[in-house]
Amino acid sequence: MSRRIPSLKALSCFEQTARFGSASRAAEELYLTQSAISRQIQGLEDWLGCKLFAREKQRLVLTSEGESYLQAIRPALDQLETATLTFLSGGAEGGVLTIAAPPTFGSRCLIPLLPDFRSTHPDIVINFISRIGIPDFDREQIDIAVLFGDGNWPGLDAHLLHGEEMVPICSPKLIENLDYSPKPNNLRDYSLLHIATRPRGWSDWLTASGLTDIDGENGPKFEHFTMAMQAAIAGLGVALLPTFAIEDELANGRIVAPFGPPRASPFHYYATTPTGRSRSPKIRAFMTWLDHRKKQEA
Amino acid sequence: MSRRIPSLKALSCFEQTARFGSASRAAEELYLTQSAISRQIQGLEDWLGCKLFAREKQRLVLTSEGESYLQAIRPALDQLETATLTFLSGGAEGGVLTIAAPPTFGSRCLIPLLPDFRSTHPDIVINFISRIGIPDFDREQIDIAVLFGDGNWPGLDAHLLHGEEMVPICSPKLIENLDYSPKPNNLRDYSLLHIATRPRGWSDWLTASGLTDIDGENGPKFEHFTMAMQAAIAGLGVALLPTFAIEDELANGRIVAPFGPPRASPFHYYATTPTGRSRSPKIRAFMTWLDHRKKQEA
DNA sequence: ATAGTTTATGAGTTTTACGCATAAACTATA
DNA sequence: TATAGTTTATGCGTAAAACTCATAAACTAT
Repeated sequence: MSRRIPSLKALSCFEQTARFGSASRAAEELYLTQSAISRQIQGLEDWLGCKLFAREKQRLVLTSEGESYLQAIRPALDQLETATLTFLSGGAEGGVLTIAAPPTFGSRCLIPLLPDFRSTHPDIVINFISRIGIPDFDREQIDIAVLFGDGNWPGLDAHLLHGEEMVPICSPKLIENLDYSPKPNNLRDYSLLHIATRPRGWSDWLTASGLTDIDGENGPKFEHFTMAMQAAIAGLGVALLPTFAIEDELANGRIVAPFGPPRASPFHYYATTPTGRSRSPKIRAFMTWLDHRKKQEA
Repeated sequence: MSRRIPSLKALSCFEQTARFGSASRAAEELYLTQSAISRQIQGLEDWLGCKLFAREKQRLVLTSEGESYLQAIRPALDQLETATLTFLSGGAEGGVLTIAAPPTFGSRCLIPLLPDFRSTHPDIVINFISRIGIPDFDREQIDIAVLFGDGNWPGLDAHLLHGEEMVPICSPKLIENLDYSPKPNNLRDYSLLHIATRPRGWSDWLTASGLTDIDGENGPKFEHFTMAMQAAIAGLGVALLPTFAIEDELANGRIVAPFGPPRASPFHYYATTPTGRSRSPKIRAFMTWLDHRKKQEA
């Protein structure tokens, strides 16, 4: 009885296309042509009998089905890769560094840095997985977890990775007929889109803007940044998102940020590891490399 | 950054070859030729840079490395298949039946029956995973678990699946120079090989044989039936194994059962499901099909 | 209006997967 | 011991999947 699984070629193309919303960008990432990616996506859609992407103005927008399939297969792909990399490194696990990070932050801010780390430390194999919040480092065999907060987690060593600026965004369609320039106070007229992992996102932002009479608690809720952004693009309302999550969409005009400039969050993203494991050579290598990068940026 | 994972074609060939210890049998299973299997195994070994199988007298014997890699990738393959099958059935999960069973029993007694169930219920997609003992039905999303016992588990509905007969087996080499026919009492002269999941296996059998002065508690311990059998083949001692686990090896003479005929166990294998879920159409379909088969066998 | 970018697709090429045939080795049987 | 059957590995060729080049149509930015 053979297993009913699409080819890994197709799944890789699917994953990268979903990441970039673009077959051309996925092609660059995978060292293939756009044509190959396009065909693999189509082949996968045929095999599954479902549209994984909506074709919107030269973009490939993940459908809800596509999103759900991606979320379902990604942990399995992570595990397959981990198993294989561990095996390749002689099972010593010494050469494999497993990093867990929130998906959107990971894909937009951290993964692009990994090739540099890899070139500095070619002997260390990176395995990257998506996780939100503090993982079970031991059970999941995670070396480093990216956490969002103030940098103080009992038992964890934290190294500053990245800041965060939040900005309200919406579809251009929502403001195109206004005869005034939108201000934070106008947010009372819109449905505010919430992120499940940031329950206080809107209320904190409104409080900091002195708008305590606008309801920052209720409204449609979405699980990830990208979901809230898609809802905003669809005109469902205004989402409060970190700038790193929306650069491309802002740049191409699918969303606008008319209610004011980004506001820095008091919290940051940190690379963390259990205190007892900071001496591990591979973990130390990563943290040292990271601190060195932060120093150079300053 | 593309993932470093071998092709699923290769992994499937690896998995089935490990299951049967034979490229020819794997080929039958996967509707391919032996040649294709052989090449895929070699390709995978080249890719990984390690021998997954020892070539022993027209057999492909899993190496310890091969075993460890297989154990590492199997859950990921299971999950990939589950994710895909769930997706194919419209995410309703209504069409996917997840069955958990002990590995040796599953592969030798249950999986061969699944094509018949599938032909009877083509709308129900089977997902099969290896588990020993009572699983967490809810957390692991398991519909049916195969358990070994007396059929009485609180909160579970049990349907009789299969009996079990145990028989002491060893390598032909261990008895080839004897000038008498071995009897149960001669077991005192051999090292008894134990199964971790059957701690009372030997002592119960010896007691039932009236051999209470033979030590049935101590000896080398192995985790699975197949491991104990391999140790027996290697001449390490005598293992007490269920007949269904050793049919092929008995038939081809790699092991012999000289100490007496198989003795039926007071326990059986049952397909179980939480009582509250027995009404589920797919679970009921499976149990009905199973009961119907048992009736026909009687 | 123009240049650049993106997706889908026809047609052709390359790579991977696979099958047929066979030699060597092993196993079972008479 | 001879013979028939089975198994693995492998040469060689074929089929299928993956991929590329080129291009049309659509979109975006200037």
